[in-house]
Amino acid sequence: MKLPERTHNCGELSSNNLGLSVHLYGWVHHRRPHGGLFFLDLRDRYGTIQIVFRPENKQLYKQAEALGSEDVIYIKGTVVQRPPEALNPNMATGEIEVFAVDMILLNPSKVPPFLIEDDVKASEELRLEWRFLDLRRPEMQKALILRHKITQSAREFLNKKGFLEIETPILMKSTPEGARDYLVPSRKHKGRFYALPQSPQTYKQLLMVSGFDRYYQIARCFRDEDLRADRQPEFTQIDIEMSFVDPEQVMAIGENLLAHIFLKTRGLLLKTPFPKVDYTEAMARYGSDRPDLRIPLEIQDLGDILKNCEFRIFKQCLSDAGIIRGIKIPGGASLSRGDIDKLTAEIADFKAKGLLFLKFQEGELNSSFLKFLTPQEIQGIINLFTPGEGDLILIVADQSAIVSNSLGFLRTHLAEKFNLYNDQEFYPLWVVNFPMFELDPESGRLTAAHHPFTKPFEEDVHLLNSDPLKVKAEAYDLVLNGNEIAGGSIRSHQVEVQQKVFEAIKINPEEAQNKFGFLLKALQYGAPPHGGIAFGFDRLVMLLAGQNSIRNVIPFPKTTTALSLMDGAPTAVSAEQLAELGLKLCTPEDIHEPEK
RNA sequence: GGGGUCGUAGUUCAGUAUUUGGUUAGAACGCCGGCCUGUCAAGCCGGAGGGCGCGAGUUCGAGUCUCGUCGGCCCCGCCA
Repeated sequence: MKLPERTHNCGELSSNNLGLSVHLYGWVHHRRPHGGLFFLDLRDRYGTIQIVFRPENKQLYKQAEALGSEDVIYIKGTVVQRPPEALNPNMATGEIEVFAVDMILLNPSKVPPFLIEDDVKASEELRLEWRFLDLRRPEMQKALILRHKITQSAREFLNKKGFLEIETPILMKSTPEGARDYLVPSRKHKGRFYALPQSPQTYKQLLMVSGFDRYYQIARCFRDEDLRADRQPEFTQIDIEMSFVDPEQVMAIGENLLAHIFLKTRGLLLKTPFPKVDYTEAMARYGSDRPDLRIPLEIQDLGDILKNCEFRIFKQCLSDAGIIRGIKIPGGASLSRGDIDKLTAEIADFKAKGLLFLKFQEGELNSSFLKFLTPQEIQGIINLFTPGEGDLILIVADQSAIVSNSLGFLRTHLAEKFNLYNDQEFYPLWVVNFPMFELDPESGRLTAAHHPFTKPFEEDVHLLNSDPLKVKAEAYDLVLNGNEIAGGSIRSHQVEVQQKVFEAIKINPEEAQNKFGFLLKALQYGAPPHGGIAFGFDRLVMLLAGQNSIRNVIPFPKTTTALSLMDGAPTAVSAEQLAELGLKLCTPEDIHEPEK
């Protein structure tokens, strides 16, 4: 069948096109039969338009009445003005309709498992199983269109700044530092494996050594770790690397890129330069290395006020090198004892032993432990927090990390619960001066806080052996509304420094040579000073789309158990496939097919 | 690896808690049939459709109790 050429889409016709004969294609959205008149909303990715069938053309009318939801049809018709009483101001094409003169049913649809509508009632599970239908929903189409626009505006910005878009391998060498690798068996070299990149980190550094100076890539990355609302096993980064730069220059590119994207895709103006906050300060004031600055609450330190306090909990905490901090929750005094017990249970997740609270009600401070404090100490607390009527002060006394995590959680959790901020705003900031290393509390091992290629501050290099936890790194994170949306660093371009870092995290020279020999070699052949940044693209799209999960801006995402409900991946493979790869499963009884 | 929560018609949910387990499991939307010439979540009338994720167990009797298991979502760990 030869299809008549589509003259218009379903979203572009208006009263400027009255009288026009049009050829339309689309999906049957809603149907409203009236016995004499039949209305049909035709939908495509551009919009919806009302088609009218009149009973005079009996055959066409009968054909139209037989249509079902989501059938794909062709309509030939004339654009006509709607009667004044039948205008629909809620519809972009609501002033007109198309009077049908011909129709072809191109492909009927089975009754869909759920209705294609924005206010979707189907569960996410069902939506994922029927993703190709879910993606027909205007909301999902908008999200993917926005995603496209963000990609294009990023390319536009970076191209203009002289960056080259260069692809790097998807099949690469496994370097099991950091996240767990996805492995790909090699057929030609049985018993050996490629890995999918956790990020193109080493490749982009090598491109700098090759002299490409300014590189970017919209890069797919793979990490075999547990999933969350903002974490998928495969995700996309806008990956950037530059030569001959310091952190300031990379951050300038990063924030100008973000501002460009915001302006081009949402028409929003972000004020640059973004504020910079020290890692230590962010942890102290907001209890997080990715603070949500929409929330106007800050954590206060009580160490000074309580340094001589006789109250056992405080005294013990300080003598164990712990810290005491608190946060004021305006209006929080309405929380019941039970509510606060629940909060205490929640921060037990962070190993907090307890949660102390004071309520300011009827002009005075009430708390179970005030009797253990001196009048000066109580006055100190009042001066520090200046509580108003109905406010609540929450205090955690514990080891530093526990206090920060707990109060950071309470800050965001309660700000949301009490509606203490405008969630429509965007507050970007840089978190800088990260520590180079952190201690893994389980193994007691030192690991790179960012990654081992990050350059330590030159003045700290001498501490790499003696006191590595004091070493700061030339790393920076870009944080937006409590989400880490980009992170980067200046890299070690001198092989000696790089080797010292490997030593500090207990990768001996031989091991370093095995794993990263190619990079160490490259550093010795005229590697320019370089650094870069990578944006978590899915999170960025999520924020700009006003979504709360990256699954809603990824066309075919996995569930939190890393299953693809639509196609059932991962699945078992045949014995032949395994044999060809030289693989043998050792526990076949443990292998399950997903239930259908 | 751990914690929480959910799983009942095609879909979304009610029913599960000491009114302490009890005869044919309900509603709405969708679907099917009929009526209806201006609706746009069209309307009106009628109908079909599930045995309660799966598997054991307790009991005269289980959607309701117990154990296990699978799956969705949120969180901790993990994510250099």
